[in-house]
Amino acid sequence: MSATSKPRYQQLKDRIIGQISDGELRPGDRVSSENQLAHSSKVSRMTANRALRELTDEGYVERIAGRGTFVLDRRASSHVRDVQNIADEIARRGHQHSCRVLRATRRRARGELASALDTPPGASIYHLQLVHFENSVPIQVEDRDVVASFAPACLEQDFSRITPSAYLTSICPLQEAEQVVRAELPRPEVRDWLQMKSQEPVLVVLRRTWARGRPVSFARLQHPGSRYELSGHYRPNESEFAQATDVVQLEALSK
Amino acid sequence: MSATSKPRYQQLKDRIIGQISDGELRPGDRVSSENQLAHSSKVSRMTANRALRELTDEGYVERIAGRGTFVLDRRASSHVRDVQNIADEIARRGHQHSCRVLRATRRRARGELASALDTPPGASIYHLQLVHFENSVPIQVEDRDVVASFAPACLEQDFSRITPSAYLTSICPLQEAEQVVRAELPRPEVRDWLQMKSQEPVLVVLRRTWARGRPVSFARLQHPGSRYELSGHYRPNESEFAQATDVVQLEALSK
DNA sequence: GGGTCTAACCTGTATATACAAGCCAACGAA
DNA sequence: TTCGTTGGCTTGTATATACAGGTTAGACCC
Repeated sequence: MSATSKPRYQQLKDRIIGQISDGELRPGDRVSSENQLAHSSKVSRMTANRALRELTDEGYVERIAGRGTFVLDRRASSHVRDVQNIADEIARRGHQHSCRVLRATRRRARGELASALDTPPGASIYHLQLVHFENSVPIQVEDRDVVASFAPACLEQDFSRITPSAYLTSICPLQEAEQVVRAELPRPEVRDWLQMKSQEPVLVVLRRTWARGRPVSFARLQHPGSRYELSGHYRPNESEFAQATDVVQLEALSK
Repeated sequence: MSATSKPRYQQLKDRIIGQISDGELRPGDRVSSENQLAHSSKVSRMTANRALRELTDEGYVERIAGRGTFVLDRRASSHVRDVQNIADEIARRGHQHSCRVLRATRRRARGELASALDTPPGASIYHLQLVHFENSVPIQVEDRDVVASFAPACLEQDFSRITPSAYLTSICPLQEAEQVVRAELPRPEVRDWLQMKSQEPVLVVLRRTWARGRPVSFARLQHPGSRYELSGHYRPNESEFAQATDVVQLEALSK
């Protein structure tokens, strides 16, 4: 409730983050100076300074004394929901997300899948297969099984508009996640979907998510090793989960 | 005094972090109030406020309006240490750890390494290269740079008995870790050391660790993709980070 | 033209001041 | 005793002001 409204520096931060997400401010763009923000937002320069300084700490912008404040291409902060939803990650980098649905079918749980999702053999499972694009470059093949009883309307969703993980969290907040990261060589069709050179490895994330105390989804996420990495920052108290980042810039820099 | 001394809020942060590291301030203890710090450190309250606020963001302390500032319990440091030390991981699996030292030399920081370790160019850096074995099977190539001023006796250690990360934590508990996970193809010599088939990818972990508020070590850890994976488990409250596991058992199960 | 200098920006830090709101112990009235 | 008030501490935010030091464009001089 906004009985007491948010602090002004936070409002300013939110506005700038919104502009970055909307594409109004693109990576490399210059953000208004402290004095301009102070004037246009009717706050003091110190308040604008705090907003921009915190955005710097959170990895949204870079500040260069004497020149100005510039939108960064990647974001260092992280939360589980960021990891969950690749569309959010991409938006936060100021890039364009798109998606192609390869498959959306129903099948019956059996064997390892049934035990992984803790369902009786023969239970209904929705199987989704999608390719996610960042600025039209393929960045992830998502292979996901969803417990049908948890998300009955799953197959009716338009997953080119809302990602599976966003849809799942819209049903019920995820309570737990379990994941394994591996390096593998991709199967040929995956390599083609991701437009990878031969012999280039994929970074695979196997992730099982829980809601209402039961496993609801098992995902196998494959990323091209040369264009994607997982980063994380850990502090003893508040340890944070890995976050995905593309590494295109790093490759460009290393040349 | 250095040419341009550190900002006062940073000096204050450093002093408090030091007191926490030394045990002078223990978890749960109350830190002096902003007004007390301002008076005792001869700074304004706003400067003390900034120092304490940043320490909050960095997870060192917790602040409660009306009550005060309290040192947080960094109990999860054991988690970071677990991830740090491959010998512990292997022991936990009931396996035998051994290690071969390939290189232990001194070199000078420059370029990216100097900035990653936040040292002036030309500062002394120890460079270690080791292969770790689990039950005589090579499982990790460790390539580590250590800030010499943090661990002066580094090169005298017998790293076949104590791993570099165990040695570093024995000097001072690690407070922070930052890591990136990638899938790559190994260089030929790494492939040989790890006894990998050709075309098999490596799972690479780049990890920078912090102690006493400064980066002290940068490690590049390479693991055979077919024998190693990173697993993690996340719960909303008590989030825990990745743990390494070998995947021999998993492979056996999948047959 | 080519080099230099300066003025006008920018960020970064530091301070004094102000007010709001949370917390708690001490005090006093019922 | 018990309840409520109050005063003094705390953090949290917001502002105006000041100065230091980086950057750049354009004026200026040779």
